[in-house]
Amino acid sequence: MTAPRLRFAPSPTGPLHLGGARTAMYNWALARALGGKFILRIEDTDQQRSTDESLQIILEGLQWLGIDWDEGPAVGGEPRGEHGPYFQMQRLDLYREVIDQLVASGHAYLCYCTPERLAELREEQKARKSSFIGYDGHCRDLTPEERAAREAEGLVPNIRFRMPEDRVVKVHDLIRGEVEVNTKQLDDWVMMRPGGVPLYNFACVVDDIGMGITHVVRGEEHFLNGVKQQLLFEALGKEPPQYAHIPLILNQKGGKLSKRDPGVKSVLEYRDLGYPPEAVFNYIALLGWGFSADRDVFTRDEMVDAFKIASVGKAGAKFDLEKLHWMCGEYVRQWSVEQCVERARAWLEPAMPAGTMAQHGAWLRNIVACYQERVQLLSEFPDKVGWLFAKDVRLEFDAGAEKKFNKHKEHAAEWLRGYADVLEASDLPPSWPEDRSAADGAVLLPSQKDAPATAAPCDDPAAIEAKTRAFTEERGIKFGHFVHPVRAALTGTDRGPGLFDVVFLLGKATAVARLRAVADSVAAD
RNA sequence: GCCCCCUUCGUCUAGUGGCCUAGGAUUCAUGGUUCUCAUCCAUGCGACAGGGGUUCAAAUCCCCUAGGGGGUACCA
Repeated sequence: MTAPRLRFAPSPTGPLHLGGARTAMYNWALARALGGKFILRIEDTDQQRSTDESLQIILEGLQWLGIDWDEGPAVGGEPRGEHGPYFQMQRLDLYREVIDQLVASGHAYLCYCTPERLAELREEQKARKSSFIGYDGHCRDLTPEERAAREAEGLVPNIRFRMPEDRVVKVHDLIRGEVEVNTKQLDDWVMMRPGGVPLYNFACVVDDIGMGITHVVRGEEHFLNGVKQQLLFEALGKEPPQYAHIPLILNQKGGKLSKRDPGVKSVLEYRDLGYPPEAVFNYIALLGWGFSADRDVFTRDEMVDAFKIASVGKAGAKFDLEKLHWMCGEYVRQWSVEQCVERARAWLEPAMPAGTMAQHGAWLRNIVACYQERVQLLSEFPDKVGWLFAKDVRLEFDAGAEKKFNKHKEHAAEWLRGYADVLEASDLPPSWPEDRSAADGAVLLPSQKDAPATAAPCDDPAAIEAKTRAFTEERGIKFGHFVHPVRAALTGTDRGPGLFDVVFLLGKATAVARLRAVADSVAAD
């Protein structure tokens, strides 16, 4: 048995979208599952639309998702693999060779029809509601004299495949099963443009042969191309690869996924929006395939172990942004705090004064730890931690904070002032930007109730809580009421980490100042 | 127009004739934990597109209808 070889063959005419990424992934996963090779081939024969920029974006997108290739274009170093070149525009000689052979054998012929005639033909067919729309074989049986006459006119021919007429082709598709297609549906398709540049179906076959491709997984829009290609393999006396045509990803309305659909972006945009790549990978794997009856979250290795192309569904799947977001949260929570800090670094850095990350590593670790289970996208970090770095002493309240604060407004000034005094008398950590590494090094947040007492050089959250509760009891304040205006004053919002973690992270000077500032502003009303 | 494919909770899916009063995940709702939010836990709402067959028995097999998707390029 020949070694399994699969390929993803994008054309660099635009960014890598989710559908393409999923196709690449299924090829990749099947190659890995079969112990074969995964090849990346660039189909750049559409010179009008192919750009190097698109190529780079596709390469980057695949790498971001962790879809690596054994053979294909270079990333940094040398091109990989011995079946190259992996760019079709660098393989023109190979196509020429095969086309000459096919013309000689009669499987292909020269066609001198102009684009204008073809357009008219199509119009005419549509107008009379013809059941067949396509090339009419006008140049199929030109005599040498007729050909010479057209050459003399200066017409440059393209080359068409001579389709067998009225033949039922049996196709075995790994996903669809056995399908019969009558060649009446297909016309004599163009293999090569007048300039010698091949078209998709032709180049694809030549390369699949040249690269020893054994399985082809691609979108179902290629199903009929598979039939054309199968016939070409036959004409060439070669065994075609096994085909698997996967259904398309649909938008919320059930239509074809397009760039204009909300929430649908190119792979790199998801990266730039802060989606963890593992989550995107995991989520799109699920669009048309199930890992198991009771689990949706799995690693790449687990996918490779479980992946069977035959178990990919035949129906198109709708893209559901909400589930993707849930999946993102799953991954963020799965990380260790240290991993989370690493992932969040690029997002946090620009949101903080220069040097903060380097000089306050322990503090930052604690900040990230407090938000790890409250975040789905990495991009949420900067906003969430903004209150810690705010320059204003009197923070602006958001709607939730405003509402909860107003509930206790009559007592607020008194409570806040009293609490500020308590905190001032306590042994809290210093406030950023002072060095608070000793405190943060000793106390790991988020603090938990049953965590052992720390050997902190200052009050830890548990100690702060004890003092706070003592204060509210002494004053006869309901603890549940007290908490809200305090949180508002300290963070400007009504949500976030536990209040004593908040106080700990803020440190003495800032916490006290914020409490008094709000107390003053209420008193001034 | 013609050809091909598809159709289980809103969404992703499990299910290949009896294990299905259809399972899981997500979303939503409710409750619990709690200083808020989030997490976590529990509970609930929620589907076999419709109609005919075949069979002792059908989500599972067949047919029709409807709806959806794809193709029908000198794009890939």
